[in-house]
Amino acid sequence: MMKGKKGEGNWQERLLAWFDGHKRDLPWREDKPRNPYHVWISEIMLQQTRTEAVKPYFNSWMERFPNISALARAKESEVLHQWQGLGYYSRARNIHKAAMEMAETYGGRLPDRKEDILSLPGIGSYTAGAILSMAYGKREGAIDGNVLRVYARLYQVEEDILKSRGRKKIEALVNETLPDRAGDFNEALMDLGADICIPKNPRCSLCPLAEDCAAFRNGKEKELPFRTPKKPPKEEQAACGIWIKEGRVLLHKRPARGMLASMWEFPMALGETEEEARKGLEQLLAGKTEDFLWQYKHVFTHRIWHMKAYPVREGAVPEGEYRWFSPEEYREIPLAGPHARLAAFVEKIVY
DNA sequence: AACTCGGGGGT
DNA sequence: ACCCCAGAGTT
Repeated sequence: MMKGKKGEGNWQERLLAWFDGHKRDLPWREDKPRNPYHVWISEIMLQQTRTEAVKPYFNSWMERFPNISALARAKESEVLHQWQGLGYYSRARNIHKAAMEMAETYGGRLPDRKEDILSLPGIGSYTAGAILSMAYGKREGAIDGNVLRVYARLYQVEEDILKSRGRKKIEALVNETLPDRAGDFNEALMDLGADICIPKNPRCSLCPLAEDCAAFRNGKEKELPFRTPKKPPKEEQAACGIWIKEGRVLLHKRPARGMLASMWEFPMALGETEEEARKGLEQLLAGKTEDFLWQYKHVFTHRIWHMKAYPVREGAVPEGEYRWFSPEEYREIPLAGPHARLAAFVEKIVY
């Protein structure tokens, strides 16, 4: 094991000492001992999502669904509505499924056995480790993006940390170095990754582990961790129909699988070109459209929608999940990403 | 092993 | 304009 030149003990002890004085004050860290339900919900919300974005969602979530049984009793549409705007909506659907499973199988509680936790929908190796170590005090690692970055620098791991070779190397290092206070240790690595060992210009002058860091010693802290660049997003044209009848707009519920699953949208057709998309929309509604009134470029991580919204003149409601909504009604349902913006626009010009 | 799945803030 | 974040599930 690598030892630092100054300070007592190993780097794990130095990290924990730093954490005791610098830990972030976060809503889900308030209860002592930690509430497993709070740990679970916060960990799901934090998947691929920054803490600042999670805070308001976590607080309003706990007001709306204060415990597992309240969540298990809710309808999926209510859960999705509460999640609206956070992204990765399968997380919300999986939370709901898991809560119902806990109500049925585990007496309304979050289980504390690793196999049981891992079997729940939406909980993978990271989240299971986080729950076991933080909520139940077990000696388990929790390897997320922060931990990968910190270890890649500390031990100068040159492999792509998102591929299995690099991951396995770091998993082995975490298992070798994990101390008894695993819950605090895991959170300490995340706080270090969030405040000090940040992706771009790491603040090594403030880092309690600078003396222990191989990348810092070799001047490679800015080059690590290595990751292969992602491919550019696919661009699509999207034609949306604004069809209003007796003060209500026609909306469509997206399928239960795939992107923005089970959320509502304006009738929409995708295409390579603007004309193709618009033609698809007219075909879908068996009607005619007027010049577009609204446009918006919505950027997803792996997809870009160039959206235009056209007023619809007569037509036929397609088969499937279509319904008319007044503004009061569609404020209560989960709207699919950019369609919430379109809904706000429609409300402004029409009502 | 590669792909899918959102949205937002930092630089 | 990128980058990438307290990742998991599917193919």
